Amino acid sequence: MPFFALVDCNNFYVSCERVFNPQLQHRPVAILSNNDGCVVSRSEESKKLGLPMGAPYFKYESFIRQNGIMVFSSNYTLYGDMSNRVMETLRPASDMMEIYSIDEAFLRWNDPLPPNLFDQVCALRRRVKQWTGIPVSIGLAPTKTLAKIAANIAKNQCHESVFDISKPTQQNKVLATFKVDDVWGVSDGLGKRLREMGVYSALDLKNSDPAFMRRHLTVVVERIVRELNGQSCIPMEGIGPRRNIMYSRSFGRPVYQLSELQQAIADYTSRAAQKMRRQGSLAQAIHVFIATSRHQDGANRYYAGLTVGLSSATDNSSNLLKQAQRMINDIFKPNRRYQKAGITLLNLTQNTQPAANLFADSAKPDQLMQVMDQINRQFGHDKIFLAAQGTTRPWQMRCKMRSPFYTTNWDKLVTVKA
DNA sequence: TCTGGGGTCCTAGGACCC
DNA sequence: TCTGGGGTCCTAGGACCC
Repeated sequence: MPFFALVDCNNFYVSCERVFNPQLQHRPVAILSNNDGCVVSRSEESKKLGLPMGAPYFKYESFIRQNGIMVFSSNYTLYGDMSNRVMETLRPASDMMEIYSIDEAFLRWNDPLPPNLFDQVCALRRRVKQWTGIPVSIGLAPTKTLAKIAANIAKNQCHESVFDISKPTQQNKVLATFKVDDVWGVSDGLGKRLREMGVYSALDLKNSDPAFMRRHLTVVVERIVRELNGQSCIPMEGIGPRRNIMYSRSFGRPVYQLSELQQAIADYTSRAAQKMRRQGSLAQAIHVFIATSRHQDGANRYYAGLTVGLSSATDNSSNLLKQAQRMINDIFKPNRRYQKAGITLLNLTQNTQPAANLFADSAKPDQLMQVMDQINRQFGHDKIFLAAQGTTRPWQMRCKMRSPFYTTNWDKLVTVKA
């Protein structure tokens, strides 16, 4: 029987900021989403003060000031880099690792399990803290769903921050007090339906009939029931290339003009294409959307999206960009207060053509893209870009309170005074 | 004035085929 | 009275995750 761990970074974005700014220790801290929209990460102190997850910043600005909460814009460059450090520290510890999100990873051990696994995992937790500065909680269990629950207990109720839920005697006691809505894969709608069926706790769900759940709900719920019973049904996912790549952003201020939307879409398309080339894929279809604010009243609200298949798969920014521009022209309606736009590159396939040598005599058609990517890798993000992306970008999102790029820019290295 | 962004998976329903 | 039926493939949309 395999065995799983879920490693979860505690208040990840806040923890990243604290590594480079020790003054933030033991003080209430909060991190805002893109565009300084809402709260997406809170320190324990902020949680105790009653700052909710997802709180819109403009509504809580005075609350945040009154309570002395230190607030930052998201710095995804920093968080991404710190995430890599944590993951590379975890990687050697097990037989297989799945990076589940920027701040979570599943580890899996095959039979025969290493002796003293619990102690090894405790040591791993200390190592991550020492090498990266990031505190983590770890849940241990025979299935991924149980490991998620165990990590939750580890974070909230257990001072060592490592919890093993595989002992049958205490397992039911724990599951009985664990709300069904907090089980991995159960959210709003499903939780409500389960409660209507008399299923309130994780233990109730564990004791329900999987076939019945499949008949009356879905195969997803059946799997959860089996997982709660210790039968592993959710496999480790490979780290294969993405099947879709999306880039979408809210604007820093409302946008009315087609020309500005075109510029934004050109920018987003070029960034998505760059990401796609990095994983060596080609797009077969492209989806574009523009939207007004979700919170705008009915008559003024507008959402339009369009998906178009490409005649041949491509990773060339200018080809994709031409197509995206045509699509924007088709869905644009004047006199609307646009707040957001986005693009998704769909049905990605692997590019089997070998990467062209930059110094080869014969020029390949996509050489331009490779040269651009190379220059940006070597000399810094955005050193070279397509004219259509614009130079002023007045629609660009806000991030007024962002911390420095401590780990990815030589100029922002922390200096230590003796 | 101001309420995030990026994914995957499942299902239902239509088109099409024999 | 009777007006097949089952299979596959594709797509859009919804649910759910962090």
